[in-house]
Amino acid sequence: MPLTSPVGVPLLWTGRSRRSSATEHHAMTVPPAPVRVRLAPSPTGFVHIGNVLVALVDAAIARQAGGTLVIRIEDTDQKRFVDGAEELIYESLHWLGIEWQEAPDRGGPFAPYRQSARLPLYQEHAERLIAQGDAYRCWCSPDRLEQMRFAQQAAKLPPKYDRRCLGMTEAERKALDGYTPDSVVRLRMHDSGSTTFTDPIRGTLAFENGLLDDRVLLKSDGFPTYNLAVVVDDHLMRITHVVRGEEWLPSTPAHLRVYEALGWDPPLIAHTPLLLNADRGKISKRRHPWANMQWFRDQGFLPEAVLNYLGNLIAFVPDTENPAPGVARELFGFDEIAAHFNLASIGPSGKVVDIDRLDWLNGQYIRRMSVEDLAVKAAPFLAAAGYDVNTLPTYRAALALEHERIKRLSQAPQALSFFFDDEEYDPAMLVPRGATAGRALELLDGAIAVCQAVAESGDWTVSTLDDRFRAHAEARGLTTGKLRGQLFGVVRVGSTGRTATPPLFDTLAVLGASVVLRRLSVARNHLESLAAIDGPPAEGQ
RNA sequence: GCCGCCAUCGUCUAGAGGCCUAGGACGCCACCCUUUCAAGGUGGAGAUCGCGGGUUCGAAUCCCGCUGGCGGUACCA
Repeated sequence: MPLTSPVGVPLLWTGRSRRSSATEHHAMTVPPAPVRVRLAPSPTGFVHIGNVLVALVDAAIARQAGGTLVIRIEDTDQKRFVDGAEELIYESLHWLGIEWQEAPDRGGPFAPYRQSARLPLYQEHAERLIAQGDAYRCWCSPDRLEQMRFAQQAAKLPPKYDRRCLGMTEAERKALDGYTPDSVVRLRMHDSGSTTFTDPIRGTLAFENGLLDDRVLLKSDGFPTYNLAVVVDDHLMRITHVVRGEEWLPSTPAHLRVYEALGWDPPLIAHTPLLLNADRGKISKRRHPWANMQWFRDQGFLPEAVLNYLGNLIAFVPDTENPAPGVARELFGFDEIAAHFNLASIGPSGKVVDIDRLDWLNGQYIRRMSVEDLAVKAAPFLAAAGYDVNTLPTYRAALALEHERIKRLSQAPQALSFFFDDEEYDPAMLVPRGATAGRALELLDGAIAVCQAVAESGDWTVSTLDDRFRAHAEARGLTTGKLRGQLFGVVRVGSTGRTATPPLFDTLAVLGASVVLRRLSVARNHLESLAAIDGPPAEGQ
């Protein structure tokens, strides 16, 4: 029999938890409710990569339990609202391949799914809490609150509202200083005892009630704070599993207080680990562009790689090919994540984002792609860099040569640029290490002769170029790898402008005879100039 | 300051009292392949399991304390 919570919610943490305190059994009192999870993003401008991790956990829970994923837009802060942010959220999830069932853009049985469209609901519940004595109005000015906190910190006291307004009418409060006519509604926390709850990722957590702040539930503009809206909506939308970042942990006792005051059973609440910078701080948009999920797209990371990377943080997939203990499968997709995912198995510690590892994963996925697919995906990156792939008939052939040499799509322009244009380069690169310009010129002249012969033969192919060049090298006594390397090096730089390229004959074949001969001729001019400076070629090279 | 969370190679991770001389992956180094760069293959360095006490025949694993890191501390989410 699976473990269930008091409300009959399947817990998705079978057997033991890594936290011993989380192993307590709950009696099954009610039939299991259908699993419903929600994504609660704020439309504040960009999609944070940490929210993507939460989204993946949500999606995995929904998939594993055959449940429903709901998107609810948390737009209760008018000041931070950014137009178009909601569309960006949908678009980002779509890019990642995460699917949802209920949302503002498609409706559902618990609509509306935008909190700004649910204001009366929150006001209603706030009134009820006030009537019950579980909440109260507060007319303290921001100034007064700030001074209060300052004094509390100086006195080494816990920072919390001092309840000056508790039990007062507006008229009574108005007579005192620090008054403002714009009132808020505060939640009344318990004076003593403690609040404990079990987070499936972290085990049982405890907070002392006397230290908890009377948080604002309803702002003076009539909008709810997250602390009210999240509870009302999660309950009304029948959410069974709440997953959110660890930064919410200190808010959870307040939420539980609202559930209690309203007489509702709380859902299972899990706090995922934070994504960290290399310096182990919380990831910041300012210093680390990858805080914004859009960065990954702009850099040419594939959605499969991003999903796989995050999946590595929340699921361990055993390697079926090598079933030895501790050996993991590193490459997997959403299906494997959903199959092996377990809330209790997510490590609770913060995760440093390792872009090197993502690069490796992305390279793996790029190499597994067809050239055709890669051609389509790389084209926008080339276009952004000013290269029109339609002007290069050999685009696909060139890309095939760079296929296993790029880790991000954004590297395609740099990798392919010399196929598009004759590029400037330092002529000194034409001279092999340990040789003179005169010697390089000699090697290049031989190479040009070979190329011309091949071009005239009408068979400008990899195998012919290979045969002729090897025969030529043999004839010139270039029998060692190093000596052949000098010859090939001159041709490589002369025809591409770089020292590192795909295999030389493949590259020459794709470039075509006329381009190669033109560039080698330019290279010849460079070497003549250099040789003139150096003086006559040295003997016996 | 107050509250809370966290702690196994640089990073991600396996580990659930003996299978651990701590396994895998990225990164790093070397070699092989090789005309360069990659890719691929093989091997290597890298963790006294944060520290200190306990419990136990036996502790990375259980308990206590400490330290460090991080998060929260808003009429933001």
